[in-house]
Amino acid sequence: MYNFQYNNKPNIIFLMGPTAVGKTDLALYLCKNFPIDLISVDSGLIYKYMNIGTGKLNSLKLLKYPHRLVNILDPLEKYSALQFKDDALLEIDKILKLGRIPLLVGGTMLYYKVLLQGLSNLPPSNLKVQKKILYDIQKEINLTLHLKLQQVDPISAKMIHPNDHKRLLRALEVFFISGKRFSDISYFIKKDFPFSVIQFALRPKNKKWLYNRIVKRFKNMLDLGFQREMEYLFYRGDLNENLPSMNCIGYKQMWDFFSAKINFIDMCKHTIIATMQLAKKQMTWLHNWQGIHWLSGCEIKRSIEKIFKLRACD
RNA sequence: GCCCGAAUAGCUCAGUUGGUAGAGCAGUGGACUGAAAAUCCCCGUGUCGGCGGUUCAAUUCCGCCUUCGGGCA
Repeated sequence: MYNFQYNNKPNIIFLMGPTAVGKTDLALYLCKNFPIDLISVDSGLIYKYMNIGTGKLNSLKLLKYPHRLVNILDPLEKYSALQFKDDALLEIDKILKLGRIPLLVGGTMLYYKVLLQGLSNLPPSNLKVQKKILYDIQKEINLTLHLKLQQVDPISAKMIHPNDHKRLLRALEVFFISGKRFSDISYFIKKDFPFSVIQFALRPKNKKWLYNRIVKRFKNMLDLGFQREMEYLFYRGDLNENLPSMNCIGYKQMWDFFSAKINFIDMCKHTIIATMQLAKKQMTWLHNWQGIHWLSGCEIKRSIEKIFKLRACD
């Protein structure tokens, strides 16, 4: 019925925006009213057993219209931008084959970027190599990650701040695994993206408005039993505070609370602050993003309605 | 009532052997290639509690007052 072709490329829709702006509610509305399937673009929602703190269970409606790429990993496991790209492309393909339109919704901006621009042919990260690099550097006095990178890849060393250990380590890792310099092979492969993308960003009214929503949402998480959820994760025994899953906002602060590092009030305060900081970082990404439509929820609804009507007439 | 201690950035506190001060957190802006809800960078004038005294110079030393701790009655 709906012919959603454009430039011979199938259409997909992005729904971006800062955390707590109301992306999920809007996505669920769209899913209900249009032939749309949802793909989550969220590094927190991939984890099983993390339902309340990630906002997965904020509305039970989410169970009725499930997102794809939700609950695919145990909190013990690690995910990556590359895995997301591969998984998302697979899911997009499946949805298109069903004759429906994929709508990617979430706030993990790197995932959108990697999906659109691709990744250079860099070796995947390897914990053993990282450990070896750190060990070798510790052995020598006065040798730092930054100095080491200067020796093997001066261009990258210039571009990465000396304090940014993660990126320095990554660049060194790339060199020691592939023998090639990060600076030589780390350009985005801007190959033809096989889809025609309509990018919406849900605009927050203002900062105060977003803050109030964040506070309200966190209170709601506590009412839904976030503490009990964390109790299970904390006492499982095999998880630890360094895992990416346990560094998710809310879970990190809850972990500190369960370890008696902070009290309950501080845990709440820290979580709300961290959420505001996340929203700010997401806004920074979005301000520099190309081809985005900054709209209110109503405007996005109307735009999508219009698109579907047009396509139906074709 | 008496004794002791504290009072410095929005918060927690350093510090100045007397020359008007700086960290962490918060806040602001930014970066971002396989951990991204991660990681990292930039941005610091504040009656140094109030009023006096000593001094060329007091946030610093002295006195009084105010507030908050703690102790003794």
